[in-house]
Amino acid sequence: MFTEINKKNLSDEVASQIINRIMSGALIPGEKLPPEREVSEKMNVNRHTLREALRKLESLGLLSVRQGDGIYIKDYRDSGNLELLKHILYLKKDKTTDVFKDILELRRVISPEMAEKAALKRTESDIEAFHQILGSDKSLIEKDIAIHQIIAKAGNNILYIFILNFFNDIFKDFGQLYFKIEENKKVTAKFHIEISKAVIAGDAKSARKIMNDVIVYAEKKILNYLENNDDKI
Amino acid sequence: MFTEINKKNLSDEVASQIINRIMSGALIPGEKLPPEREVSEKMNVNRHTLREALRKLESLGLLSVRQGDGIYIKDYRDSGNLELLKHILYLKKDKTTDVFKDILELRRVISPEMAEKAALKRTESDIEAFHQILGSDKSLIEKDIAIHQIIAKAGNNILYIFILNFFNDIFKDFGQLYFKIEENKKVTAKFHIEISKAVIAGDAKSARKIMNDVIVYAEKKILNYLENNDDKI
DNA sequence: TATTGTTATTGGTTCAACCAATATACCAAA
DNA sequence: TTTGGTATATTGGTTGAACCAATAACAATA
Repeated sequence: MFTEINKKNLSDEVASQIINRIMSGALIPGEKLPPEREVSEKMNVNRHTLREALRKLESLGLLSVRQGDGIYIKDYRDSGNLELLKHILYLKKDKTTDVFKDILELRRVISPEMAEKAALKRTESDIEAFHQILGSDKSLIEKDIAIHQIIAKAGNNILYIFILNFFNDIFKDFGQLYFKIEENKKVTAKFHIEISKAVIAGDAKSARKIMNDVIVYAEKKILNYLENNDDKI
Repeated sequence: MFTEINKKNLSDEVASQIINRIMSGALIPGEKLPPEREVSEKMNVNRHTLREALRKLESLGLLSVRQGDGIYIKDYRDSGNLELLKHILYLKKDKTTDVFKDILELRRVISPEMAEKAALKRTESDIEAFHQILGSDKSLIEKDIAIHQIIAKAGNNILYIFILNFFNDIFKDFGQLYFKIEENKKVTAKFHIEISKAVIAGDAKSARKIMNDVIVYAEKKILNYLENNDDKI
């Protein structure tokens, strides 16, 4: 099928280039960058364009900018955030498998917790949301995202929602592959029914187990794919 | 004592103002903002200044900007990230307690996991790092941050490191208060010794329990402070 | 030596102009 | 009527130059 073309601003390209320099170690933490005027000239972009890139890098925790002083590289291990990880995934293809493993591991820790909390805290509107999505004619992948979102929301912890956004962002390209496999589709459809039932019933222990099982299942499939680097998930 | 002055760029102030409008519901997801030229004129700042603010808001997942089209408010529940939470904490004082509770809850889930993993994966250089920081003459609060960082690093999952950065960022102002109390200092000093020993020994079960205990202890103290809103932690 | 004032450097902001992508309205061909 | 093209207006993207404001570096002074 057709896949969206990824257009980029000049400032995003500038940002990517600098991220690469930092992640590859060409720019060392503590190091001072040349003045904006000089950097922009060397990169052959306008100073404003560079500045927009710098703002982005600042919010990724990669550098700090001080008026009258200069631009300093920060140690991303001290100040980096999850957003940065997305960029690492896109820019450093060789790290993809390692980072994916880390993300899957975190997901295995958090998702069951989310499900348990959802069963304990769900409200009438959450239950209504489950019924609505299960009865809808949306695609399996859309349903899957929706179900997880309802669970995160029902858990009533805003961090769960944001972390789920992160997972969704990371795995959105993967979903296509994963849901091509018939077995995975069956497992997922069954999961939707069971987790909904458990959360609606307020059965926290079951909700945790059901979530854990499906996460472990998917993790195994994804890891298998990553290690063999073929089209099977 | 004197407390650091929080200087802000104009563009950061512009960003804050827009974040407030979005979080307060004055700007609805899907809504289209007026053209940059118009917004900048109304806010009485230059278009470039506004644009730098927009870049920041974009990376927070609050809006999307499309050349030739316009600026659209996104639903932060679908696209917000943890960075956004920091801004919410600073800008929406009334939500502080709620968000703190959520953060503490997540920390209670993740930190013991980090400690367990650290005990399983620690290397010689991690052990060396423990000895070095324990033998140093740094302040208790500095040691505490360092110990947690060593544990996150030893766990060998880059997400642990970034999530710890997030926690540190959130609690950095709180540390001052927490470490004023004599009992908390004693508990923390004991924790440093015990967790180091467990991780170094590779005793994953103990490491998890030790971390869990201290996290639960601190959480109780902090919640107590938040609910009574006095200076005791 | 320590303090203070001066100057240079550097990021922050503004202004004005033009480029490029998108939407819109309209038209022509099938 | 529908489809595809074309012209135009709208809107974000980029550039250049100038000036403001904070900081650092240095010189002058006590």
